[in-house]
Amino acid sequence: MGPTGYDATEFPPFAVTVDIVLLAATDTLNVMLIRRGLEPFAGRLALPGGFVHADESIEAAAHRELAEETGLVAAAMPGVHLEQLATFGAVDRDPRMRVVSVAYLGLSRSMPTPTAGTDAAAAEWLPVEEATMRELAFDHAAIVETAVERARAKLEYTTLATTLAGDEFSLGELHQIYEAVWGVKLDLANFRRKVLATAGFVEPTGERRVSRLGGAPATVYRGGPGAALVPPLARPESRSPVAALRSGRR
Amino acid sequence: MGPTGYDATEFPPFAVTVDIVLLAATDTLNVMLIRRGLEPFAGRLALPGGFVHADESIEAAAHRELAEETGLVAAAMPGVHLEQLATFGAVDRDPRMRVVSVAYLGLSRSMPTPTAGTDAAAAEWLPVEEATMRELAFDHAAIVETAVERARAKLEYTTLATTLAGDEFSLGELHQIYEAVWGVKLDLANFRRKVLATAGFVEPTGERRVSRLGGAPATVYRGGPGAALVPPLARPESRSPVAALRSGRR
DNA sequence: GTAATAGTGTCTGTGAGACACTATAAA
DNA sequence: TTTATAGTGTCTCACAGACACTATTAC
Repeated sequence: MGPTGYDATEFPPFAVTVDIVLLAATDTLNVMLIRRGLEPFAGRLALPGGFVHADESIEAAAHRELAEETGLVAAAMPGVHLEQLATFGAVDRDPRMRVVSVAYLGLSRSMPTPTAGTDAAAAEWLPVEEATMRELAFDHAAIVETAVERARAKLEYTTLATTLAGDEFSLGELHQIYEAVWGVKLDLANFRRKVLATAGFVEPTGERRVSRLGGAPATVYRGGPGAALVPPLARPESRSPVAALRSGRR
Repeated sequence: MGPTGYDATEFPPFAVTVDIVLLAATDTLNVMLIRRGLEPFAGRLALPGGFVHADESIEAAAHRELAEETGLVAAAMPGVHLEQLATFGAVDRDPRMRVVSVAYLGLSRSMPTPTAGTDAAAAEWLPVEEATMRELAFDHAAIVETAVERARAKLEYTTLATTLAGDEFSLGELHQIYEAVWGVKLDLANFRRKVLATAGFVEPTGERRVSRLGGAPATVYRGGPGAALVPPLARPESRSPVAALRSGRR
């Protein structure tokens, strides 16, 4: 706001919306999209979202939209995360009127079935590689790309993956989340060592659990008290190309 | 926006503003603040900012406000950087009306004198440590903290510092920017090695330059083609406390 | 001379990646 | 048995931090 105050009657009115990029880390990384019924961009895929109400914060609007479309309650459910991504405010991004959209990044371990009613029938899950190749409505393609990069980066330097993993998880499950979100294969042995060596990342519950398709019983962990990963868990692509060349494959 | 369109006449009107957190990396990290003349928060320090016009993008509004207050043109001048930070939209963040503010992070190598006119007379530069201890207007204290953390993080994994350093710079100057923004001392020898070993970070112009207070002539560099620092240049604080304990001081 | 900056050399410890290996369970 | 998962051991290379050292300039 201006430093000296202003005439409250003299400001251009804006519509403020939230758009939700809900990503699900199953085997691969998927994004929830909705097929538009009306112009503009009728028939195109778009992000779910809606207006911010006059009496709710932007944050609250994002949580409400997420719950309305999917039933997910980011604040209360394990395995769900919601955070602000960025704000998109080009003059002509919506041909009908001046709309400023605050995009949110949602992350979920599973792909919840879109809630019945509203536009849920037109909702679908798409792998992010496919989604970014489609022509999405408005500037939603750019928003999805921003969201995917943010999600991948956050797994490097925060404990976000333990939030996704839920209340209790094995290191194998945590490993699987990293592989899904990053879209790469990670050596499980090195992954384990790194995770266990990072203070505050995970802590054992003391229990063990058998898996569904054979294999030794896994130690069960829960998320640790830390929020930041120090040092970060780097993506393989993040390594210097020079260093990668020098060390080579063996 | 909503997936199925909406009645353009039925939406709650918002005022949309931009707030600029302009940080200057001189010897230390400073932030530009303006003393408010009017209620609310009269007499308090606040961030410079203003309304987004009906016919300009949010991005354009941020650039305009920055230029109006300081004369800095982020797009055209070396040594200046401007990027979106986050959007603040609590219901009661402005007691007068519903205002959504998109905060921008500005970074400058110097502390430009605030432009004459408007509220420039009330503008002042403060070290960020001092600023975060003062009680700022609105939610501006939180915005400043977010901005400082973003700036520090960005120096780790992007070549932003070369943008701040300007068209031509010595490694000593680049080193000084890192020390100012991070607020730590860095071993110059290790810093040089790391910078020169990172592909795309800096490239020599072929010239040398003498410094003002003695010392050998320095090789002149310009910013390289890279945008991301791979691997990142980590802050000393980012090191694992465990590792730091183990290695210790010698 | 001193002070200040530029730049090189070298040692050490940590940790990431590669990969071989054992153990335990289901089918 | 095979297959899948859990978990350990170990080697190597890269790199960050510590710090000693030389070189070149202004004063």
